[in-house]
Amino acid sequence: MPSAPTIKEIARRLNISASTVSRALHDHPSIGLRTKTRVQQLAAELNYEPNQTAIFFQQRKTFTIGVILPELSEAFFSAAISGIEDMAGRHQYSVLMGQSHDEEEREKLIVSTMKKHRVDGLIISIAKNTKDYSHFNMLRQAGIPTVFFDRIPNLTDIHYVACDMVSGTVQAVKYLLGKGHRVIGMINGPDKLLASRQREEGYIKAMQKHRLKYDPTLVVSSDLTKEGTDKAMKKLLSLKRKPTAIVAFNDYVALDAVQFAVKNKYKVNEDLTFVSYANLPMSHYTAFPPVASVEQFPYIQGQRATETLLEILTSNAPADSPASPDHWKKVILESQLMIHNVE
Amino acid sequence: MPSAPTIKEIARRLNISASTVSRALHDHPSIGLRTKTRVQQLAAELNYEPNQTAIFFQQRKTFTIGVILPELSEAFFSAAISGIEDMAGRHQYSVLMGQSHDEEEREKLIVSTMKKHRVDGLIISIAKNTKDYSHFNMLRQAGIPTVFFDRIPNLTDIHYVACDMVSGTVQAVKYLLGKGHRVIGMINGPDKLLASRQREEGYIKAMQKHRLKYDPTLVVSSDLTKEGTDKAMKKLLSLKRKPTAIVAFNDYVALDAVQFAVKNKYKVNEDLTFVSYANLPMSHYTAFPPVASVEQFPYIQGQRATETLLEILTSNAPADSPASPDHWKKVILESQLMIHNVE
DNA sequence: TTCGGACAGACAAACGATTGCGCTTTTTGG
DNA sequence: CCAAAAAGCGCAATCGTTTGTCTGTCCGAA
Repeated sequence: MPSAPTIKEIARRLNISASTVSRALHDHPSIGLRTKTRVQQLAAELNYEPNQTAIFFQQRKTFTIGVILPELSEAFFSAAISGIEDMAGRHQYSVLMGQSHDEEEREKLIVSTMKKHRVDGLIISIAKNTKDYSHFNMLRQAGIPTVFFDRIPNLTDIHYVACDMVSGTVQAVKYLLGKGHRVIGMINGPDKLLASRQREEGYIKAMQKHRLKYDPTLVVSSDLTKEGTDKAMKKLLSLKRKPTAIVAFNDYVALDAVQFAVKNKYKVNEDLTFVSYANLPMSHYTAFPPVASVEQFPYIQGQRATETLLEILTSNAPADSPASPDHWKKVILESQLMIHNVE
Repeated sequence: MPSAPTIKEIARRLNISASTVSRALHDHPSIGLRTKTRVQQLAAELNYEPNQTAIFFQQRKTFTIGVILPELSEAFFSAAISGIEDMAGRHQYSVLMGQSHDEEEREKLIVSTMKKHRVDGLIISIAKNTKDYSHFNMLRQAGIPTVFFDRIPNLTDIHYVACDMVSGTVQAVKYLLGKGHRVIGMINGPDKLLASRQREEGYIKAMQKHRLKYDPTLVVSSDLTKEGTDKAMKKLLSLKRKPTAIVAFNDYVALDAVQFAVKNKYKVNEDLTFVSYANLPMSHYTAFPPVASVEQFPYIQGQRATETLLEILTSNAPADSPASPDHWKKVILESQLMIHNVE
């Protein structure tokens, strides 16, 4: 019933003007100490809280950042948003979030909702099959700064945070070479994915550094379904030079690949060793965990993306001033091989 | 530069009043067809979008629901928020989210932020150690409807959605009995947790239905750490009547328990069978997965919680009218045993 | 011809807070 | 003691939209 007390209410009770109350609450120098304390006391008594929606409206700022992710129930993204929220909260920003479920249409819808909500900025990891970038252009026109992360669109003039898979892959292959493996297979993802190209690049790099020649038949690709992975495994295991170790595109692929190997009577991690890329926090609890995996630090990526966005927001740049050469912030983290201490 | 076009701008260009434009855009009957189309056309041309912050302010409604969860990177909660966001989106509501990290202080802070943001309603799963409920009372005073889920405070006059563990536990124990087990152990959680009491209740119920006597020494409790679980296992395995099957409090506990069993040369799922409660989506990929687990449907819980909240919001009840007996909505889902087809 | 109503649209207040400017009162310095 | 500066506060506009009420016009019927 006693609907939230407003600044006017306080003004009325104290027989002063609303502007005075506002300034008093903000400790404005032009307000006398007497009235200042009177106001602040009454405000405390009434449990006054400024109506943020009014302020948002007036200030054209919502202290809210939007986050658009493909799928929250994927461990990678839930870790990422966890990092985003932590960092945002630390700077008194709130997080409005939406999941695209990897559908372009939903992604566009969410972008539009976020725009309507007047979020101050956006952090986006794009849907798998998003080909049309018109909604991102709308954002630019609307002057809403956007930072992409992990899954970034194929554009140059954008801010983004990503994790470079090359370094981690190099480490992974080196590790296997160090363990004596000479024939190392790789189950890669679809060629068009940047992530796939980086993995292959890392593979080749590591081989070259060890003065070993790169055998392309050892790198096969899976469409990431179980069937695709099975096919890939068949290919690898029917080679004359059969691999003694395999680098899998991710934990899901590794899981399927291991299963295939087991079915075909391979002794996993004895005659066939697996290394993977971390998606599942618990993958080292599995029956035959990869001996090592490349970590992509989703939580940290989320944090860095948020930091980047906040920098842009507080540098109150006039939205479109791509004049400066370092205008487009590109943060690249190095992936890192984590060796599991198998007991 | 051409900052977002407003209703005023349209009015100016068409030499009509802002109110007319507003009504025209809302297809109000008292506006002539001529002007209506003129307005709508110009609006489309200018790419006009209503300023939601202004509307939120004016309508005292934000079409935003707040979600407070302990930890987004826990699979259970990320599945839940996924359900929440899907259902909210379906009704044009946005989701503002925050994680308490199981800390009472952060929880209170987030509640206050959400209140400031004037969310229309809240969905909360409380932090583990929240003992003081004053922040929830503030919400009630502020007239913000709140639906609790899964982790609910010990209060009667609240809305909540939860999953009853009794039924699932009964099914689990029955299943084991059906498989011929007669001595069934249980590693339960801390006694004070409702979740623990429900599990014990289910255990007893199932025993009684099978006219078997309930042996309290077979139900031990763990503090959910690895050490606690090890201790619990020791207790169980040193009984004269040694259990041939164990119901573990959750997948994490099961993981630790299995590890303990393996170290002590038990043949898991042969001389010692495990059943658990689902937390980890991938737990059936583990080395010795539980033969069955009790599912708590986090995604559905999230959905139902959102539905419940939306009902309250649209029934535009005067916030505090606990007059009606069914005012406090209590939705209880049944947990369900999922039997893993071990190949 | 005149009156009652429909119909189309304009006016203005309101939502709650911020802020530039101007007005009074006090204080200060010469 | 007086002018000028400083201090303390009020006025009013503003942000963009909605909505109750009022005005004006035109038509048909009495």
